[in-house]
Amino acid sequence: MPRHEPSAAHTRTVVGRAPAANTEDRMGAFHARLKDKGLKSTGQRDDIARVFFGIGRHISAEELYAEVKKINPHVGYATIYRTLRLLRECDLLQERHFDEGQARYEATDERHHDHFICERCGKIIEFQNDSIERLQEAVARELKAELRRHKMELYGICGDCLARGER
Amino acid sequence: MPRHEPSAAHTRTVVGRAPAANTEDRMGAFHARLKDKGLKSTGQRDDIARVFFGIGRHISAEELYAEVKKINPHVGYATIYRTLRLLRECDLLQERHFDEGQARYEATDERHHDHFICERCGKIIEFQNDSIERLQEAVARELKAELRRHKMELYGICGDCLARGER
DNA sequence: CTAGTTGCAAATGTTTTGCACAAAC
DNA sequence: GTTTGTGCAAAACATTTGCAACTAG
Repeated sequence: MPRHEPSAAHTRTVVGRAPAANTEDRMGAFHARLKDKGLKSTGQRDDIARVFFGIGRHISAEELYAEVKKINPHVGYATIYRTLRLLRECDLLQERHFDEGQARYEATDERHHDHFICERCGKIIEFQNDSIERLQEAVARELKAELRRHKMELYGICGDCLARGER
Repeated sequence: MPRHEPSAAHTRTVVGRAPAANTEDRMGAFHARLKDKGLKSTGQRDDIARVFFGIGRHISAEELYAEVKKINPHVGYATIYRTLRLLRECDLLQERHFDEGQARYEATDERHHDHFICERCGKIIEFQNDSIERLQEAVARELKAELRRHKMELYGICGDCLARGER
């Protein structure tokens, strides 16, 4: 559930996440995109995609592999990676590289957002701040450059960890 | 040479780079930090650090290895990586992970800055925008979180490539 | 039937490490 | 003379790929 917080002049930060399209809607979109591309729907692809859409956010390939194994022990790592790439090519997922060795994946959201990553508990909080987005465009204009995309990640200690008082 | 560009209300973007501390100053700092830590100065460390400080910015380990080989063909890859880590531990370099497989390294600058990366020519432009920094702090406050560091990279087509008109 | 898909194992690319030898302090 | 550093080759790690067998359309 998104929630608005009052904030400093000209700033509005939205924290949280709109109710996501449900898993079956996304599965339908996946099947449609596959058909468009002349590719096949298979049991493995369905299992992987359904687990991915159902499980939520910021999952790693390793975690996804473990989850998929529970319902279909036969799938291999290669198929996980190939299906993740396919979902990306269908614009149904986004790949993120936070400060770890491995990539994390999230279902594409209608809304663009950036991330706050807690360095203590690892929690990833999504937020949206239009003022920052506008300033990024302004920077690009000053460079006479064309801005296509950006990456912004804030790292620190989340409110819960601070409240828990563990230093 | 830093240069100021006029910009939209409340925004000031600084592009470019202050005259860097010179190589010998940085070498002196390196030797001092090594002594503090009870570590040794060696020919290899000096060769690697001097090449790194002299060569400028955003170099990869591979490029640094090639450059160092020119003046000291005997050094190994492992020593490059070990010296890069050491320089990081001495706060004399920063490691960056842009959208490539390999890390890039830059000498620590007195000024914090972020990067614009041209997706066509690969050029990396540094900039500084205090308004964005303030808004990042504001986001953290709204999350009741403590902001420790951030990563912001803008990707697009740089002014030179646009002017060159290649689409 | 046939193009597309899978699992496995092997390859990849970057970075790290174990270890015997060498060099600083 | 210890302690720390080095080079090499091998390991680690996340991800990709070749290939023969398989399966959806």
